[in-house]
Amino acid sequence: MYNIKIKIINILKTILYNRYKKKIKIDIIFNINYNKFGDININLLKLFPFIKPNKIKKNAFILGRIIKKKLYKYIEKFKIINNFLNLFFNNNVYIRTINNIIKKKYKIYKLFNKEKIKKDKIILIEFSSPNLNKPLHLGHLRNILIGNTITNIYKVLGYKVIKSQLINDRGIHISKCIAIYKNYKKFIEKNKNKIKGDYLIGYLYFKFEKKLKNEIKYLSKKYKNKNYNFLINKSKLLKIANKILIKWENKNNSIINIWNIIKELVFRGFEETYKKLNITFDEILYESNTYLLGKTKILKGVKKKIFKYDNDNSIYFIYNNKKNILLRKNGTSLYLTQEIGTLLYRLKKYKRNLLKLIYVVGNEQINHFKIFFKILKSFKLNIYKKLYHLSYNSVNFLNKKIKSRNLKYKNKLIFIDDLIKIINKNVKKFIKINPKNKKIELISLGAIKYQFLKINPNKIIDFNLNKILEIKGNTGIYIQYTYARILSILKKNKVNKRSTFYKIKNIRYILLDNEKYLIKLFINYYKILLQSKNKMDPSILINYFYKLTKVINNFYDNNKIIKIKLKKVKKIKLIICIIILKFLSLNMKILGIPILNNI
RNA sequence: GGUCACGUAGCUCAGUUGGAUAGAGCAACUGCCUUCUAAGCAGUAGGUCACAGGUUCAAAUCCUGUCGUGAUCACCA
Repeated sequence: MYNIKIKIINILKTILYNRYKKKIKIDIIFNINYNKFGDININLLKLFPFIKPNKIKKNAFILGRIIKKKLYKYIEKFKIINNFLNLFFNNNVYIRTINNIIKKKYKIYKLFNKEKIKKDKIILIEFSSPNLNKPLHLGHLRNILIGNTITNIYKVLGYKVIKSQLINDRGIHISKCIAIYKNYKKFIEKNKNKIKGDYLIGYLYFKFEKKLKNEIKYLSKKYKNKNYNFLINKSKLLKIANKILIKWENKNNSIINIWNIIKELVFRGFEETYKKLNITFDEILYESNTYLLGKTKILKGVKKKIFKYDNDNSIYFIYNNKKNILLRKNGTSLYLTQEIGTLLYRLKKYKRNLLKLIYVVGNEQINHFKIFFKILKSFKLNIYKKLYHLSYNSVNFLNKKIKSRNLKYKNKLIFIDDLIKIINKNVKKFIKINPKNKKIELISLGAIKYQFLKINPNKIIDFNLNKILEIKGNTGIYIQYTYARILSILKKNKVNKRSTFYKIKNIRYILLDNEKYLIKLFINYYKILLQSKNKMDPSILINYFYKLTKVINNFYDNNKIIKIKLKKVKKIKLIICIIILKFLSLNMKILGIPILNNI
């Protein structure tokens, strides 16, 4: 079908040149909407900017006749509506498209012209990036789903992608947990097998913050001062945590031992959560392994006069006339140190093969990445041109942004594990199948993923449990249900798989409107994938997918295939069903929505 | 205050990169299961695209300003 578009463009070019002696950039639309405007729309005002408006229609009519005559195999008729020349495809065009898919043995991805990619080039995509001090929450969930979907889109388009998880396993937040560990040692050992490790450590962090809050209150009364920065400087608890951080950086044995215990507990917890979500990674990096690279680079930067020492011995970088601290006055590292170090590590590992490095990180870090890229530019590290910050907006819970530091254990729903549990429980109430059936988990997972992915990453998600539990309309279960319905057509009609591999020949069957529409949507799918990839926005894909699924259901309800007696007609419709299933399964794989053979 | 997002139907969101009559889902109402899965389909109703200017043959879309919401501006990550 796209070939026809190209043919039309060529015809238009020659006509414009021969008749009017003009060279104009030609822009025609492949109409994928279901309306009276046909299949190809040519904007006459853009095509004929040199012709007076009252004479455009006359010229367009001549044009239409030429195109129809030249492409009589493909074009059935043309109509001039408003300022558009609309062309309508012949029935044969659709049959040919179906035949083409049969020829490719229904391998949908073979329909696409894969982008030209050098074999050794890879795309590195970093997502999830959890901290050790908290279980994964709804913010992570959005991050993970966006990262995973973008990865899958790249893969379908033929790219080599490496999914990378960076774990922030060092820093003041861990030191806080270590600081309080001894007090809760018994509690932890007692509950090790009952409670997930990440929850246990999260609890430690929560306790520390609570103590700190009380201390600040006390200090505030003592010094009769409410300035937060002043009070924090006086805090004994924080002093302890800071000392631990220094000891950690100096590889103090007892501290490292506790750190190892904490790490192991949390990692096991994370693994469990990822398993529930059916998410895997190709590479796991630890900040503790890479931060030193950053530290030495920063010291080099001082020599090169990119960074400067402050009066108190801290090191800073100036961006937009503001100081950004890279190393604390006590010499310990910060977020940016780690970022630089991790990049250096990756450059060493992948050398020149990196085509792109995408950081999936929330939009509150926009400034952080701007500074980061600027620093790289100062070092004349051209890699910064290949780095992208895929930012997304927050997930709000009860109208408040979910911030790590504000997490409260009362709001159980904020963590991914709890969400999954609650959804599973509630889905059982809504759905008319045996509560012990394992399908419930797959339906819940699909529902959660769908609701998060369908919203444009730039928009805030107002988390609403009822919306995820929705079983009507634009939901994950609608997709799963549609798949099961179409599959059941094949079962009930006892499809002979071999027969569907033969081309459709000598048939007078005129495809129905919804069948034509479906095929057009299939053909346009590649364009949507590209768009979704380029904008790094899964919602583009999912919304298109929903549109497609609606047409499929329309097709289902208006074609009672089992009643059709003409074998040849039946065959075409069954072939369309197979194509539908291929498209649905490909798309569901990209989005990570589980496929169910029946619901 | 500076910077960056967002503002479209009662609610939640799309809108093919500036084109034709602004589309879906939920909620409301009306039909359709003795025919491949009714978790569905077909239909009705619901809009001053925050507001005001500007560019253009053409603006929800681009530019400027105003208002509203949120994020960020840390020796936190």
